[in-house]
Amino acid sequence: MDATRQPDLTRQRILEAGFAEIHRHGFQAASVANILADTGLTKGALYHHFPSKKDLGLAVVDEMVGVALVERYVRPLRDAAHPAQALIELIGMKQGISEEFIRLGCPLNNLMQEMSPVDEAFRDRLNRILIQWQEAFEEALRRAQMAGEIRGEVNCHAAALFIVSAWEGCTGVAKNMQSVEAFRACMSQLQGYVASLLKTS
Amino acid sequence: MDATRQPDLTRQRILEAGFAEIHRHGFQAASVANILADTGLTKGALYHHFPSKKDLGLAVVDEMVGVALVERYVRPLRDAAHPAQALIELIGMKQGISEEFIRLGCPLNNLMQEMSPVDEAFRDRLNRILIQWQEAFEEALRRAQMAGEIRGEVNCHAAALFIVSAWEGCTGVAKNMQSVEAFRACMSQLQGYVASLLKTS
DNA sequence: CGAATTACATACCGACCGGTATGCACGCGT
DNA sequence: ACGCGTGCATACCGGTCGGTATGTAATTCG
Repeated sequence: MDATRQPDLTRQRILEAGFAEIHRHGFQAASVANILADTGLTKGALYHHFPSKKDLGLAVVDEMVGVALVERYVRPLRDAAHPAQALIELIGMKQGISEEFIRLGCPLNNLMQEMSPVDEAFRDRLNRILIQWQEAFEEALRRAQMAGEIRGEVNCHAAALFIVSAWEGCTGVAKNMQSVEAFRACMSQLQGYVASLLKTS
Repeated sequence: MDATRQPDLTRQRILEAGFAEIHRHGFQAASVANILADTGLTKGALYHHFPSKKDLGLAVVDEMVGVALVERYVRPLRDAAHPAQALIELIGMKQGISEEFIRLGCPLNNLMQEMSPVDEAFRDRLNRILIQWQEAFEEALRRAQMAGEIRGEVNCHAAALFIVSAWEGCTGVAKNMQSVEAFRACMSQLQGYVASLLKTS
């Protein structure tokens, strides 16, 4: 019952504490000592499961950030019967935009801004996640276009890229302003953009 | 002629080298030693002109980032005879988007994402610059609205906030993708958004 | 049941980091 | 011309960083 020796659970705890620390301070400023303090573990444990701080960071990107994005955005859109409506609702969703999340910003965006010019491995992994996100939007737009809901001349690829960019921009600006209200106003404008792609029936 | 003892020029050199170092590595990862190596100066010089690394960073924000933004965006829009057209042209400008700038990203955006949750003084200064930028857009939109070029029901404040956000989002995503082409495509979509605010005469 | 491997804990290391105390030469005011 | 403050250079400090070498239980496997 005392649950001694559960290596994969230990690894998961390190990943979660690592994600929180990186979310708070960024990767470079993230302290291995803080992560260990949060988990109650020691360096031996961490460097047994991960060869280096960088490898831990990359694992956090793949197994925490990437997985969360797929669950929250990619899958719901893929399973949506009415993709255009689902996309607009997703942009306007009010769940999961706590003050804390506004303060700390989008983990994906934070890491992209910090690590892209600094480390190619990070850039590559983050870019894969970003493209996954963009493709989820693009697919939704294309399906809506097929269904005749979106105007035929709309460039779904470019529009999806813009939605992702504007989304990250909104979270970034809201983070600086520390204002959930600004975030809502900004995302509302993004909703308007998507609506402008629809056919004016 | 050897120009010994020019304190304000020395200060300016420190500011410029500090800006470059911060632009490359972010503020927290910026190394004072690197700045000194770039300028050929020593710690005595830097800490004579600036009480701390943080004060240097804040000075860089105010005197480099802030000033550049006013010169490039605020002033041109204020002096424009046709603000709506000027805004659209500004978004589509092709000057000053070198590969290097795409790789390193927008200095304002970089610092906002990194420092906003970490340091209130940084957040405050950066926010002032951001609001200055937003207000320049808002003023241009409002003038265009007065002139009858933009539809009356457009919320110029929210639209300006969105343009700033989307702009930063585009630079951020382009930075991660390391693609000037993606940046152009993204900004082109932003142009489309602004155009959608115009009256369809 | 013994041996080998896994899963950690402990102690320690060199490399930077920002910051400071001190020294000194130039230039300006009087 | 002389003194004093400004404008730097040099040397040094404590602290934190990521990383490693070693030790030692617990688990697994033959």
